[in-house]
Amino acid sequence: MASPKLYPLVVVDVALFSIIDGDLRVLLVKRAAEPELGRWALPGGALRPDLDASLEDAARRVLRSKISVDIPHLEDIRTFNGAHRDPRGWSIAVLYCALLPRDQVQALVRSKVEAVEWACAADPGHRLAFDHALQLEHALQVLRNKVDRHALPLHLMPERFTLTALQRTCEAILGSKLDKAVFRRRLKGSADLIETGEFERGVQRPAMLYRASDGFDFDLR
Amino acid sequence: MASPKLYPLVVVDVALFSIIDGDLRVLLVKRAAEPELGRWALPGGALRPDLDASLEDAARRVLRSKISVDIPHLEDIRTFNGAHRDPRGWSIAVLYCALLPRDQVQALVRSKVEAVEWACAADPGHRLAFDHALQLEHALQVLRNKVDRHALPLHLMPERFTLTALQRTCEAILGSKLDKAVFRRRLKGSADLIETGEFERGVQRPAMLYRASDGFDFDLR
DNA sequence: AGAATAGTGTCTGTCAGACAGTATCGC
DNA sequence: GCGATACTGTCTGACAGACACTATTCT
Repeated sequence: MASPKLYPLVVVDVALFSIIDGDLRVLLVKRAAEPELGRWALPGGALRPDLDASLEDAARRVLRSKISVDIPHLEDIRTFNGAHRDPRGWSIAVLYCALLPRDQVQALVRSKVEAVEWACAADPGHRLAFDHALQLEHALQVLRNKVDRHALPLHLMPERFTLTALQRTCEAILGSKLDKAVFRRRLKGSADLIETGEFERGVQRPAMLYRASDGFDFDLR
Repeated sequence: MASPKLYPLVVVDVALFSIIDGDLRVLLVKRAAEPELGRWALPGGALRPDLDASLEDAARRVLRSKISVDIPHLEDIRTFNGAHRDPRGWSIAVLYCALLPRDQVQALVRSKVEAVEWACAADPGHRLAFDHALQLEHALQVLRNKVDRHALPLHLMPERFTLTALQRTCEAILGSKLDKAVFRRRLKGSADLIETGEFERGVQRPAMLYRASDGFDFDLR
């Protein structure tokens, strides 16, 4: 199909994160074609200049082919490139990080052919194809850095959520416990969080439900 | 030369920073070819898969063609891409940030043909080609964020330097004054700085000369 | 009443910002 | 000695970490 002597192969790979059972998970697909057939990998695909207006569009298209929901957050992480990272020749992989709300994980896998798995992000438990283990590591580090610096991963939350649920999500990303009082103190000043008037239902003591503010987009300052 | 319907044009652009007259400057070249002939731009060039083992190598090659010194720091910033950012068609520009020691600015411009200029980084004073104004803005922001988070821009300094000189460099990057006592207090703990036994010469009161530690590389933590 | 979880008050150490003070050099 | 610059001491306010405390709802 290509002659990667003059032109590099350009692909987008996506690390799609969500929260399942209180863990940060990442979507993996089992490769159905050579090279690296049968190995687990981040979902990815070649850029189609005739179809995609941008690399971000390409990433969206790749995700749509695996998954049947809209992704609220998609962010450029960095490129992995060189003559040898893909056996097909000179290649550039642009890595994107995407977040899927925890309440939209079920019933979204479109493909009946490909095997798909929500693996633990910190330790996927498979040897990944190409340099995808490295890519995953970088995506996770960017995510952790942002949360460390007090960006709120609201794109992982459902429409309405409690502060405790948000704290659990941050803990799942960071891989460590946070102090409740400290966490809530910081949130006091945040313009990203809006109190809905509503409360939880059917729990010991119902907590206030919050939502993301309208312009929210998970950037830093 | 190319048929950018099937394959995107892949270029590297480099924001090369240095310090001149106490200001943060960036190297611009006047384009000698279409498109955007005659307009000022960041130095850049197309990837040559036959010559370059990686995009970083390509960036080094591009810089070597304009400048006759080795660059101590080169870092991937992000990609700019899409069907319309370059009139030649679908393109991917990978932006690199490079730092040149302030004492190596003179006598390094290789090209006799192209016009070259060290423009003020915060306000280059020209309308730049393509999306280079945006690219420069991003490179500068990454640089500022790093210094804000206490990374030391030692690659901009000569072999030996005083703490005051280092403070001036940080101030030039940030575009604002720093408090001397605060700045030095932070440096106390740093493993990146090594006291040489030596002192300045021929100034009112000679200050201690420092150098970068051996493994230093301008990363964060 | 008691369990469980929501939410708050407070003490302490660390660090940034501000600013004044002391030390040491060239002249 | 004097001017200039290197370098340090100290006060204050903001905030993180730790932990105990109060509040409210379900069973």
